[in-house]
Amino acid sequence: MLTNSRLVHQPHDHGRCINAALSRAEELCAASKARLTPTRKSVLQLLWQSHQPLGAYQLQDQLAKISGKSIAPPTIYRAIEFLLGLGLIHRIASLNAYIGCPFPGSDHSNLFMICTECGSAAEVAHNSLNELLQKASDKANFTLQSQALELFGLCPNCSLSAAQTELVRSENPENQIDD
Amino acid sequence: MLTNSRLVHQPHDHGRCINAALSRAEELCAASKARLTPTRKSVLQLLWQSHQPLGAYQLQDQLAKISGKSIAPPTIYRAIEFLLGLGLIHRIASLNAYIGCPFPGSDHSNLFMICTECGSAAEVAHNSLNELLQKASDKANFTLQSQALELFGLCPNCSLSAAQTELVRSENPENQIDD
DNA sequence: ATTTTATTGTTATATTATAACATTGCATTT
DNA sequence: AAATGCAATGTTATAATATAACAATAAAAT
Repeated sequence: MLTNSRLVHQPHDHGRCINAALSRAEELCAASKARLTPTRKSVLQLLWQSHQPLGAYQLQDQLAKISGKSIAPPTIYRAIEFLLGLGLIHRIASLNAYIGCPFPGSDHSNLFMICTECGSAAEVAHNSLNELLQKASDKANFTLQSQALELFGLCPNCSLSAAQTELVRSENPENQIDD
Repeated sequence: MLTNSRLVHQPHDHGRCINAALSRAEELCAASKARLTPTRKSVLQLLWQSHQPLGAYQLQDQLAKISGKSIAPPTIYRAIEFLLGLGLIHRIASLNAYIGCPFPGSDHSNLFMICTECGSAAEVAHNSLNELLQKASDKANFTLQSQALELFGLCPNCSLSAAQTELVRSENPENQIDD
């Protein structure tokens, strides 16, 4: 099982995440003779600014700030399309949002664990999950081509906060009206 | 494992699917003291017209035809919201579309197998899949709340067609230009 | 240098979804 | 049955997401 869960949920030098992602992108582009143009690079960088997925129009806003000029939606969507094509980013369908892929190139399913509290999204590549889905598909005579697997819930940090809040409440009955 | 795959992909008396779905809806509504109003019932019926998910605006068009008057989006979305709330239908995020749930009430994950060729969507409730996802969540300290699981590929029928087409092509080399 | 191709710019518009407020109709109590 | 309250729908407007179509430009290939 491959996951970036720890990096997503623990303090870390995020600059290294970004640099690593950009290096990999350069490599992948070189390998497939594709051009990582300034716009494309900026979009990729923006999607790596945090471990939270961003919508196309959030990207548009931020890109406009960076570049100082206004950018029309098609430009954003083209960059997104390019990066999706190379597997450098993923689309999270239920959020209409996009996020950098922590392990592009490696052949993996993309299961996301999305926090409904803080918005973070960790990616998990899970072999036995893949196998199970493949088996289920075979059994149903379904020729599996691709998949969108999105889990919603509380990330480790928000789970902890929630548990603590609950603890405090249960220990202070007078607080229970505060709900 | 619970699935409606056979019903989706084999000839059957679809009227019975619809009637069964409506009966279950009546029951569930009665149980939760909710009202299955004409609009809500029509939307549910439309989502059971076929085993292919429908978008909100497709529902709007069809509902307009049926009722003879034009219906505004909020009406559709309210009916959808109501039906989603009772678990009578599901939203398929990657298609922005909605489909009747073949086993509402039963506590199940909702894994969809969506055909990229004919648009059909079969639902599968898969216990070991659920367990696996729960385990993966636990391992990541992720408090699982809900999930959207969508597989894309070829349904049994379209798989068969594709295989036959491929067979014909390989047996008739002169046809290979036809691509 | 010229041609070709890929990329981006620009304008307009399609598609999906919701906010806000008015109106209607059902259901409960009196 | 009349009055009241609440749930459901109607109506208008608009937000949010995404793409089509064509023009202009920049990079690569010849």
